[in-house]
Amino acid sequence: MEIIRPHVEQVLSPALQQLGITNENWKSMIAPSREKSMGDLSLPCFAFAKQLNMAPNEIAEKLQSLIENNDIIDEINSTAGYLNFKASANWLADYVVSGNVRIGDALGGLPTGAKSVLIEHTSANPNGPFHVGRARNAILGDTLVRLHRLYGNEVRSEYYVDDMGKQVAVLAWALANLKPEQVDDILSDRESINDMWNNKPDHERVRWYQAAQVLRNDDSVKEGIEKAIADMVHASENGDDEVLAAFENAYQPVLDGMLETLNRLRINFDEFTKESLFVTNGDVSKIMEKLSTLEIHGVADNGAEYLDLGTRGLKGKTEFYFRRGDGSSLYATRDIAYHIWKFSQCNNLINILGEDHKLQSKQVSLTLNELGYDSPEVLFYSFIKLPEGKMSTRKGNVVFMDDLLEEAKAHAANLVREIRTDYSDVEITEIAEAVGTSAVRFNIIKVSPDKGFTFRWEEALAFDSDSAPFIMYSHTRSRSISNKCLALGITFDIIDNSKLQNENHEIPNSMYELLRVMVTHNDALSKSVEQNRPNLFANQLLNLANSYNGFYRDCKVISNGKVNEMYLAVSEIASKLMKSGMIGLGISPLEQM
RNA sequence: GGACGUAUAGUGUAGUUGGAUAUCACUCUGGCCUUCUAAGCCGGCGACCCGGGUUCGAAUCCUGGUACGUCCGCCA
Repeated sequence: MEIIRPHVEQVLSPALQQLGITNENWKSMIAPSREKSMGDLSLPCFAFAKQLNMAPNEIAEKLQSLIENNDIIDEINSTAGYLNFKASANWLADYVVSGNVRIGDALGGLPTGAKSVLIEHTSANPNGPFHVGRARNAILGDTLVRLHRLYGNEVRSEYYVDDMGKQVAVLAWALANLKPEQVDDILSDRESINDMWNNKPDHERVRWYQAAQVLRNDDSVKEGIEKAIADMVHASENGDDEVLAAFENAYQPVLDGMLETLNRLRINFDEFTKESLFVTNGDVSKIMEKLSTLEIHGVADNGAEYLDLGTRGLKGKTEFYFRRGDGSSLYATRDIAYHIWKFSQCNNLINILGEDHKLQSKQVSLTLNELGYDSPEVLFYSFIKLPEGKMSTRKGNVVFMDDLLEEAKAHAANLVREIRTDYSDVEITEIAEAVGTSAVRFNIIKVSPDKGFTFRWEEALAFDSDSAPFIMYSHTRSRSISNKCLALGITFDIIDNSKLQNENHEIPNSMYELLRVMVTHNDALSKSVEQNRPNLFANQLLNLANSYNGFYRDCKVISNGKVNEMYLAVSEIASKLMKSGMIGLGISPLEQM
């Protein structure tokens, strides 16, 4: 509870001086109380023991006796060597109803003049539909975009389109050379496409890609295909307009299909940047020339060039190749050009990458440093696997995001139909879509990114206490109260705040607990944003919803047809916090469910 | 073989960067709907991978194991 820190320091400072503690290291020792029942902030007194030649609990007791309670901190206790400070419930209530808790705006509408950041995420090869593994990137990335906006940062989200690599070349080759019957024939032993996605281009065209991959492993034809593909890749790297246009015609519909899926998850981009841009505009060759002049530069027998990053902290294989023997660039080289361009747009860069990119990212980062640039911040995530093992498009054991979203929606619809018999089909569909997509997002966000997890249908479709619907449900309760009060002619806006303040209210314990969560809301947000860990804020929102439920149980806003204005004020502000927080996580705040 | 990451109740997870009786949820179990949506609330059971070290104090830091994941292409 950072808001009371200055007040704690103020009363603590003279007391510590009296004991003979003069330097101010103690300020950094004040931390949120681990035992929430004991206090909001605590000072562990163990470190003073030696200097003062006293037992920690004696020191805590002594300090306690030297400090008087005040209006803000109305409880100071000492136990087990800790000095605990508790904020006054009345002060917290005043603080909250006076509108001091920053609500924030996850849509970025509140200009705060804070940092501006460019977040690159997803950037998946446009060769097939999203499966839930690939989607972890998009969901983490978009959530980070939203949270930064909620926090007040100016954010630009980018998708880096890989429009010139081998994967796109394979797709383009297949579309130009294979007839539908051939593709069906080659893939005859596979599960056929889900009828629902028959006309969705990412699902359609990925079959051409898969068929080509099969042929590339077929000894009787592979030589000619490899040659044709290599020629296309080579031409694209030399900026051949015709080939690049053919590539674009091949992948753009696929990309559109993929974006349709993301759009359903409320994931959007401000800008798409094509990899080929940095080849055709000459940036890549300029960078390669510059890298050639560096001290750590080296040349292989066939003329390929690399940097030896061993002296820059890279372990294992230290050569980082940036130019092939034939003079062309590599993916990483182009990525360096892209990063330099990104730095020209924005000072703070964040990348969302799978853990398989760790080495590559390190190489790019060290090379950027070599050229005088900063390193981007990177959020790495582990892969999602299936109970049967790794997800692999090749083996056919994938769960497509499109299928997951349909299942989630259907599951939600069944649930709504069961418990809300008075809802219309239109309402049910709307609610089911919101609940399904929100639940899918939240299940991925709530887990720490560096933890690999196993996708299980029953977990993905569990809509109880640890899920988005739980949060959404608390929010609809608050909306329902609001609407009932409106019907009685009382709204939050017309309540006279000054009437609520400076009074000694009866504050039930569950309301006090809710207030405590509310005033730490922005502590959690700032930590989540500064450390690029969306799961921390997901947890905060669960706590907020949970404590709102306790408040809802004990504090009847409307009782015998009369509105308790204090309760209404707290409920409304909590409601706004839940709503903005949900938008920050990409969860749909509903009015009813 | 080397580099990096992960390891917490039966299951899934949190842990504010070294502090108190380790969080939450599922499962199991006992209770709560004639007043604001029971997708909810209240109670019970149950865990820090193994060994050493640093420290007043270690789930957290160091070190050695073990298990799992990822990488170690002039691929992307």
